[in-house]
Amino acid sequence: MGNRGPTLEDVAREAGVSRATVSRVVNGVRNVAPDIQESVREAIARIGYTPNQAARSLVTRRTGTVALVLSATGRSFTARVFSDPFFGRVVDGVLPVLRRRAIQPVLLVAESEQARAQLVEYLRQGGADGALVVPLDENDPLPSMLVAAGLPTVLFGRPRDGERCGYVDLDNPAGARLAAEHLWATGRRRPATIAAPVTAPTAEERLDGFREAFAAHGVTSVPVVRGRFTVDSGRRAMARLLKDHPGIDAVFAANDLMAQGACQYLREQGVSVPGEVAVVGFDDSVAARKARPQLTTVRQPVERMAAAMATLLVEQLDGARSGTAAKVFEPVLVVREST
Amino acid sequence: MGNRGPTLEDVAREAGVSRATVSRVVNGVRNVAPDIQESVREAIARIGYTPNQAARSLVTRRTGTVALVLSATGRSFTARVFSDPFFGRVVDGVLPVLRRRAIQPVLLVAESEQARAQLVEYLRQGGADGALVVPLDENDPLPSMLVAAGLPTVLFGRPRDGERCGYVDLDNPAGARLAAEHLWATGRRRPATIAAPVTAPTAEERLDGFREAFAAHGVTSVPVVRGRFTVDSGRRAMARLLKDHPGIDAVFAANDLMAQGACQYLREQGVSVPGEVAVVGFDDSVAARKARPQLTTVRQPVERMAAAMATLLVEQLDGARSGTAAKVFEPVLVVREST
DNA sequence: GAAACGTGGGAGAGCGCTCTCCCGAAACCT
DNA sequence: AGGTTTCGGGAGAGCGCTCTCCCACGTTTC
Repeated sequence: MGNRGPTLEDVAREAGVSRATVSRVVNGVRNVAPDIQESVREAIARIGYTPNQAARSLVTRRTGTVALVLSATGRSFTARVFSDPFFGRVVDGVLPVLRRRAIQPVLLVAESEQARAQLVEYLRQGGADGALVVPLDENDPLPSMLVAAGLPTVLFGRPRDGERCGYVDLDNPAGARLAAEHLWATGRRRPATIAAPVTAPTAEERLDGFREAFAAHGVTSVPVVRGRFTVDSGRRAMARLLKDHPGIDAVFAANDLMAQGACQYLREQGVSVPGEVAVVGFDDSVAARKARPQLTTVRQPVERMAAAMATLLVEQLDGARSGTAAKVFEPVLVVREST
Repeated sequence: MGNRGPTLEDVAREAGVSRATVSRVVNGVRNVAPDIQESVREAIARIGYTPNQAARSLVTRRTGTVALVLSATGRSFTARVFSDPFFGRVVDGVLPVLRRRAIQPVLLVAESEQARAQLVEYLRQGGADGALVVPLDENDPLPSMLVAAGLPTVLFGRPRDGERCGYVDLDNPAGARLAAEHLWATGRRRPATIAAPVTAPTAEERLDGFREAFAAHGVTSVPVVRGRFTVDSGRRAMARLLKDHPGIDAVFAANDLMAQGACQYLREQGVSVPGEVAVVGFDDSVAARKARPQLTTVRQPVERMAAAMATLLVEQLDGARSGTAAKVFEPVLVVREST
């Protein structure tokens, strides 16, 4: 840059007041006589003054900025981010909250190990007052790194054990119950489950909620096979289920991709979906709508969750809330073709 | 924040040297004796020092940051951005260039009038050293605002008259020639054109290039109807063409959306595409692939253009280039079903 | 052997702003 | 009237860093 613009000092001289008074007018703090305010504003307009954010940050320790971090790895990360409307929904939820507070939202992408390191360094050095993080992989190291750096952080999704930060999350057991009741209501009596690795607490909640709901109807034995969140692992899990429990008439998967895999395998084996076996996914991701048959699935109210995430962070920055406040949302069942 | 971390001063005391020396080690400027460097680094690690970006910026007038601005208006702006792979490609092109220079890329979205104002204010105050702007609408006021604010700016696409800033662009006449030669080679002899409003210089170049190419083959009269870049305007233009010039066997549209509209109208009228009339679009947008028939179109090398955009800006920031340097890229013809 | 040079380090002046402290004047109490 | 609050403004000390001077100490040069 190097464009040495006018400073507070210049405005003060121009308006015939002190630097402090100009600062007060600019920031609207304390009372300043109306006529002096007037002349200060005129002086500002006349010489085209813009406050210097760096100088301001130096003393206030605030940037007026919040980072919205999209973190994941993989070659096609950006392609994924910019083709999945999910992120658009998150951004849509976050923006209005921040704009209203005159906080500048900045999007940061952490697409590689190096990028993550640069990003953490940037934020540690005061690049933003806080971070809203949307981790795309389980086990994303970024949240821990940010928390360790002492940055106020709010996650989309539950933090891993030991990460002391705020978050918004879905009421997973409730979502699973929704799925279970729907299957029960449509006459399914012999359900099975494709769960996730035990290390994924979120998915584990889904599993538990589902089993409890069916248990309440007297169905106590629900077979479980574990997958790994991918389409392929869903296919393999479905194969196991079909072999070990040929009588099942419904499958609840812990995410859409595995549900999609299950559908694929079932149809390949000549099992009709939803005729003989109904399938329910979780997340209402793009995959759910793109799959054939389109998946019945459990949807998160993404915009509202994102807005809450922003609100949580803002309140934390205001000191009105602890750094570990959380908010849990109720899911909605989206019934499509697979049930 | 308020986390009053260790400062240069603390490191200096800890290492038994002066503040200046620590600064030199941190920034790697001038020679410092190896053993002193060592002890300074140890001190830094021991007390967990992180430089304060605000203080640094205050004196250097640099932030080490470049903004990538996505600007447009309309209710579904973010939905559009986060479902069109085009932006992913832009980001993919930009990131490596900036990372290599240890410049932090920040994405900013200007989704409304208010957002644009906030954004310009943020950048004026020194939020970033420069801006890479991807305007989605013709007549986006943002570039002018940034240029007026004195911010080094590079555009994706040609600036409007009077905006003195750098840009990357496509060689539009060459793209139009590509389309023309393809049509000529496939036996089309009576082409027509769906152009854009005369106020869009880019589109005008496409029109001229196309007409010149056919003129070189002796086809001097090419009907022109103007549309407004939308699918609907493409339909209307096609209707006019069909009515006034029933003999045409090819249509070249200044963008994919209008080409798509043309295809729709033709098929509705029972005119086979590409059998009776071939259609060529421009941009290779998502629309081109989603349309039925899939559009033959002219593609921009987006990643390379984005990378060049970043390079141009970086060089400008280094003072190695003027603020109005530009780079023009060669297009590629993508042949699909509509020709 | 003195003058010139190069090298590595310290001192200290800001960068532009905020914010606490202080002070004078006006308004309010008994 | 004397004392006590407001109220509106100025003075000035930093915030943490960079960077230009300047100086001390070798090392070279003739």
